Amino acid sequence: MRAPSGREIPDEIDPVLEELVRGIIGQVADKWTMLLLEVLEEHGTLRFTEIGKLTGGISQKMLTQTLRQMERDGFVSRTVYPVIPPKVEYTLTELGRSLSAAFCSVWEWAAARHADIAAARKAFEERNGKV
Amino acid sequence: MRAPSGREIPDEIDPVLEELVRGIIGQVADKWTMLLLEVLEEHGTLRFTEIGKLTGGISQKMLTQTLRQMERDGFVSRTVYPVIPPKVEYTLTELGRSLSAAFCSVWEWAAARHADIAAARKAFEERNGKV
DNA sequence: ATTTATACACACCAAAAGGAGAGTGACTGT
DNA sequence: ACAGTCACTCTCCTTTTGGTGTGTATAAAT
Repeated sequence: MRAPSGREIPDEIDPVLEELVRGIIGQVADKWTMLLLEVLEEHGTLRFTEIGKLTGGISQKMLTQTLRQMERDGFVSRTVYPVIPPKVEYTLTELGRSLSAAFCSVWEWAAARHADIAAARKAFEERNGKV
Repeated sequence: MRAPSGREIPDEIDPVLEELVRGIIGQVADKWTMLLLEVLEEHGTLRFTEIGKLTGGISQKMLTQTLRQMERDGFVSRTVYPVIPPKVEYTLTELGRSLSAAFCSVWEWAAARHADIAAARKAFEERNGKV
């Protein structure tokens, strides 16, 4: 046990856990995963093509792939209705919703600070040569 | 038309802002950016090669590239000492630290829920074909 | 009989990401 | 004289990513 130093940031983290967490974040941080998370959070239950339309710009391939991955990781549940033409519904699980909530702070940060970033970029361009 | 679900999620967001925020998140969500953010947060001020060692597994190319991008966006400050051999120090700016803080909730989420993900994966593998 | 709709799978291909390794410039220690 | 240091840059080369386009099953609608 270490002396508690006010904030809890252990400097001796289990490397296995760390690796795992990193892997998870790596996927979760993915562009499409984030977007799907967002649309599913907003609209609740959706069908395959509905998600595609709402997301905008995603190819069928990426949609399938991302949904599969999210299903595998327990973020969405997939319900197949044995009808013709096929009907499949996707919803966020509790785990998925909790993830979405965790990401919320990042979204808020981005919304609050994007002006600072824009300013920094401009300053950077001026400092260093542009064009 | 959605039923208001308690939380405030505006469904009519400025699309320009949204695009911007998405771009930002896209970069920020990058693997290396997150790792560098972490090591810099933990160790304060560091030199180029120190960051490389602490990060582990990053190539010089990616290290340079990521640091440049972070500098451009105002997350890190880069101080060059005109000595030989060269000495360059990197530190998180306030903006960088605030980003790191925002990401903290995601890390915590991952740490808290990684077991659920592992379980979901196992269940998925059993449901669907494995190997 | 042909078209339409749905949720994919599969194959092909172009582009981008990213790793490995060598090179650089200038000084310092041996 | 010569190797070593540091923070890169540059060039190759492999891997990954992701878009497009096509195929499929089946029943209802035209």
